[in-house]
Amino acid sequence: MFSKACEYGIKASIFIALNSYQEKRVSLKAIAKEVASPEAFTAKILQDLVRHEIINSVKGAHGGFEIDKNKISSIKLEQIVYAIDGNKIYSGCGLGLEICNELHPCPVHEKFKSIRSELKNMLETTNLEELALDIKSGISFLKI
Amino acid sequence: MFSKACEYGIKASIFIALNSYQEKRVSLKAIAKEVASPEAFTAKILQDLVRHEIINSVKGAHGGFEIDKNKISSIKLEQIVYAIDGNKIYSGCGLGLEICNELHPCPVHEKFKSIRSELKNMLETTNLEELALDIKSGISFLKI
DNA sequence: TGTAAATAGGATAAAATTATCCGAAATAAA
DNA sequence: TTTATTTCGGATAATTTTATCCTATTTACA
Ligand code: FES
Ligand code: FES
Repeated sequence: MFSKACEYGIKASIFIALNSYQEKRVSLKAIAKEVASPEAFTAKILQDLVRHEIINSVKGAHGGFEIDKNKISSIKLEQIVYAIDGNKIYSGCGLGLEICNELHPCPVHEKFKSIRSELKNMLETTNLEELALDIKSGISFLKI
Repeated sequence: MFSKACEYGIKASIFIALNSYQEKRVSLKAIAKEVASPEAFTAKILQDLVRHEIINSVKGAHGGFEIDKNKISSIKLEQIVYAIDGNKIYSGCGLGLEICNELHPCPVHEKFKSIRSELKNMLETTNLEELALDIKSGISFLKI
């Protein structure tokens, strides 16, 4: 469904958010360990998120990644997925036609459309805050 | 969402079904042309579907692919997807945890689960016959 | 019986995704 | 000012997915 890059990016963002609530900046190393992702690959993904202004990075000693505390509840999963995987998830045709189009639909267009739009809706209405809180309270987990 | 292999496999199956209603066997070449897929790659996918007994192949001159007319309406998309992509689509964790599990859920488990089960339900209730009929009546298209 | 038309299947190649490595740049603290 | 720490960014490698090529096998038909 999502690419590995996107999976890592989402989990990393949640972990950063969690720490940002406590004013703690987290290092790449800590993030990769916590979400069980390859360090160097994770670095690339975080750079992407920084460029898209979803997370913030600070270079040098005592540097690391953080998210503006006031922004956390307004950051939607959709923004993270879009920054990493683009919009192909909810704009592309399920059977690979060049464009998904009502006027020239593929055989599964109608059925696919509704699932895709639910996915889109889910991503657009889920924010980082709620996901971070579930981790904090031990309801959900980032690895294994 | 689906792999390219799966997309080609679904479209090829629809085209074969369509022709099987008219007792017409179709060649690899005709299939690849009709669904705009690479010929040799499509051959591998069709072999997979043959091994899974979803379609039937006949070697030699006047050979080709066909589907038992009486089976078409009972072949579900799910069988084709499973034959080609396995069951990772609806059993895997959306964020890549080793297993998707209520007892050890990832942060998006609850939200992801419902979308995934709708996808599963859609694949399990959609059969080749209805898809083939939509192509026949010009409601939907297999390429471009 | 021979030949042309097909699928089967193994080997290989190309492309995309995932992953690693290393030096440069920035920053805090000694 | 030097050093340790940390992100940045380019180059490269490994793996997976997608795609191609070539030969063997099967079959219809002249
Ligand atoms: S045309 Fe295929 S999903 Fe819309
Ligand atoms: S544990 Fe991640 S989707 Fe179920």
